[in-house]
Amino acid sequence: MTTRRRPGLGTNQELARRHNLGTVLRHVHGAGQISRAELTGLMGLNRSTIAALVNELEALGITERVLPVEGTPRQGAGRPSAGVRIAEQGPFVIAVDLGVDRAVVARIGLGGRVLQRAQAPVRSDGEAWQVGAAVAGLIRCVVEEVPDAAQLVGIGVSVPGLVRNSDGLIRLAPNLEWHDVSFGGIVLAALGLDVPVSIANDADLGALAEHVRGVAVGVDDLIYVSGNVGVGAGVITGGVRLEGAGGYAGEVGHLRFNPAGRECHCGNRGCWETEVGAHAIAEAIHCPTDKVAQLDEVLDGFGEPSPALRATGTALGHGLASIVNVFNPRQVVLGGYFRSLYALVGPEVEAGLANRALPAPLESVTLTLPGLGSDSSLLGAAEIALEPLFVDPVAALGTALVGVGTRLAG
Amino acid sequence: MTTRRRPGLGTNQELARRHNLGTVLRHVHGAGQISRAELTGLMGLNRSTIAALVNELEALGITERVLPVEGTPRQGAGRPSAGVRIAEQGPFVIAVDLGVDRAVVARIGLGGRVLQRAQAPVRSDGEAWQVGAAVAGLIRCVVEEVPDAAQLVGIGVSVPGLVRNSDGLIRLAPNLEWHDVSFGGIVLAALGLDVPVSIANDADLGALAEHVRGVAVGVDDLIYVSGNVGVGAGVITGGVRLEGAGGYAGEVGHLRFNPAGRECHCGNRGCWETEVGAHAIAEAIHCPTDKVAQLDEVLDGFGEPSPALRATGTALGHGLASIVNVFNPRQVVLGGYFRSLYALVGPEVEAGLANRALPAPLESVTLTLPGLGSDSSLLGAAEIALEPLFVDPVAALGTALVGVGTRLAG
DNA sequence: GTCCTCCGTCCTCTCGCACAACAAATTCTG
DNA sequence: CAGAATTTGTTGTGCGAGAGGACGGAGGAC
Repeated sequence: MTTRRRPGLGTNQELARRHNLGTVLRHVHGAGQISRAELTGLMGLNRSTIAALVNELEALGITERVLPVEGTPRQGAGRPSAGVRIAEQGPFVIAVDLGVDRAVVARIGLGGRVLQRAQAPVRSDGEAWQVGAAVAGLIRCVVEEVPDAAQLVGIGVSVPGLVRNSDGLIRLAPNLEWHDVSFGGIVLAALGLDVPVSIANDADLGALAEHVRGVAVGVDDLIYVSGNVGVGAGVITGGVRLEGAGGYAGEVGHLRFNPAGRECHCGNRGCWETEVGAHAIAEAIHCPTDKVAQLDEVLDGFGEPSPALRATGTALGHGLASIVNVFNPRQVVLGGYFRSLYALVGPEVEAGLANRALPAPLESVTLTLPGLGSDSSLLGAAEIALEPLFVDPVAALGTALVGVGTRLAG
Repeated sequence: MTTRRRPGLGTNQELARRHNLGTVLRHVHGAGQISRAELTGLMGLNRSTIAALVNELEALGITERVLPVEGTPRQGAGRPSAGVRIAEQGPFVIAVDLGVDRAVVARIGLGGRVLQRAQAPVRSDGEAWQVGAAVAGLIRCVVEEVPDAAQLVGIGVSVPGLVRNSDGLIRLAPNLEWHDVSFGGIVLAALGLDVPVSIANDADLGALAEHVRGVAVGVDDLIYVSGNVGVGAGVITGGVRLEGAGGYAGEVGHLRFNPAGRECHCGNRGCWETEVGAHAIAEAIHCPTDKVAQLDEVLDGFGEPSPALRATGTALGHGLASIVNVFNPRQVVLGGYFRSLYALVGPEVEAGLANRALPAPLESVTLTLPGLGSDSSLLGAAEIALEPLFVDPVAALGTALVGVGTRLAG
């Protein structure tokens, strides 16, 4: 992903340098390992400039040099290029994925490698501070083996709900029954730390992760539609996250679908969510209410799809058609329990989409499953926490925390 | 508006310079006239740097110096700052607004001033080459008084239809009954010229114009919903046009609205357009079919709204709710005949929106009328034609044409 | 009328990137 | 197998762009 600068500003020399340094790091982060020669080609800068930038990253302890021999097998003539990769004790973030029934916490290094992970069930009627304490405990678990030199850049949190982008306040998380919760503050207080916390919607983060390291690498216009009790979407357009004025963009679950339909918890009637939401599907397949949170597993254990389930697939396709018409994505990624649903009634979904979408946007769109499985949102949470590093590596390391392992152990 | 660079690239010194020069010009263009001191503050660059940039623009003949006396009345102490404004014989573009029943062509200077304009009726069953010839004739009209030194930067065209952004091909214009028309080539051939032609959807351009010089100046997340026989929307998010993979984003007219509703020309049933499109409204107010293209005027002559019209207003509000949920804009601008409709049944529209939108996105959104009246799309066409000038003024002037007046007169 | 504030201009300095030359490492070719 | 060809890393130099300070000018505040 790319970030956008505030428009109208001039480009300073210092700014250009920061941008170049961050962009080099972004490439290393995205590719895992990359040669200087490739960086030269990708960024359009001179060899010597790339060398200077890489050297600076090395001096900062972020990356390390790889001998040419270790790299990929040679192609073509010429001296092999030295590789750049994330340092062994490089910076890391903590990613938190708050699900409807469990919380997953992982320590994720720059470069996207999951270094440690832990998870625990979360009661859906839990108070925010209880969940925060549980998450803090999981965080303590995953920082046990942190090397002394490694720095914590920040914490990223994925939440199934509406998150205000200006301050990360969770305005509404229906499944957790939260209203206006400042979850970042709660977790930091429980940890006794002060690091940057970034919070965003789970579908938005799913889209981000699939764009950076999933099935949509190189695709600049994609939508991640997530079935997660509620239905939401994360949108990336032109390679940038679509946030909207407050950060609430992508609430496709409450698109009007059938005004004669069922009542929705939002107060309206016939929202798309009332047809393809978890409760609707559970009803269609006679799944007990207490297993709605594990709907994906229930669906995975399904054999031949029932007519009701086929109808749900068609409804999913019809709703996707509206989304495709409105956003004109190149790729639609079906996350959450839509993965399992698509495996069962894929043809119905495709047909529903093809029947209702306009020809022009339809011809360039493809429907796919996530490349990161159920970790999309978790990895997306890591991405937003890492983001400051790509905007200004030096500044981000300045606010980063060293020795987190010992600090949290005490 | 701002443009986005291809991500992943490095920032060159030359690139930074071009960007700064273009940004200065963008500010002058946006403000009409601006002082060097203001530029210094806005762009965050040094006085001497701004001076160098302004001098370069003057040397290029794009801007001219304004004595401090002529400027705005002084505020505060200190030496007054010299102003910068677009030169009298500065660059200009030709903007074309293809409507459903008429074509408007204007010569528009950098800075957004309409210098000359002309219009002619267009038969809705006209072949593309006929319309192209008519437009070429109008263009000849508006370049009659062009000063010799002034340069034509390009031609911008607003089309009520789906336009492919990669090459400007008009994929589909329902009201003109066009399929896959290369209108840019047709007009250039009729003129015997070779200048850059930019083509885009009318609602997209309406949004752009309202963002740059209309009611949404300073608003970075807005939607321009245009009623223009068909219903479409232009979206600006984060200050950037939302285009989608092919450029077709914003087709809100075919959002599913009422699956039990009327058949739509797109082949589906109950699209939003079948409830708030021109034909639906015409039917509701018993307006004859041949006056549908002038629906805005018909509505303007209306007194007390009928119940059917009130219901249409509610349907408009309900559809806007879906749009607000999905895009989370700060402002929704109602263009085309929705202007007239809103004047009649504004309360119904507002109520429909408030009843169906989610609280979070609803609280920050406002419904407004266009600040540019019916010229939104025309001025937006001028903006996309001017865009290259803000990306790289020197290069854009390099491809610009001098002496267009005499060349087209002969 | 004097002081203060702010602005434009000029000059110098610094910094970042490009470029060229050379050395090194590898493949290709005869 | 040896030399040519190719590509890359390294180093030093040059250029260009923005920053910063000194100076003078233009107006407001007292």
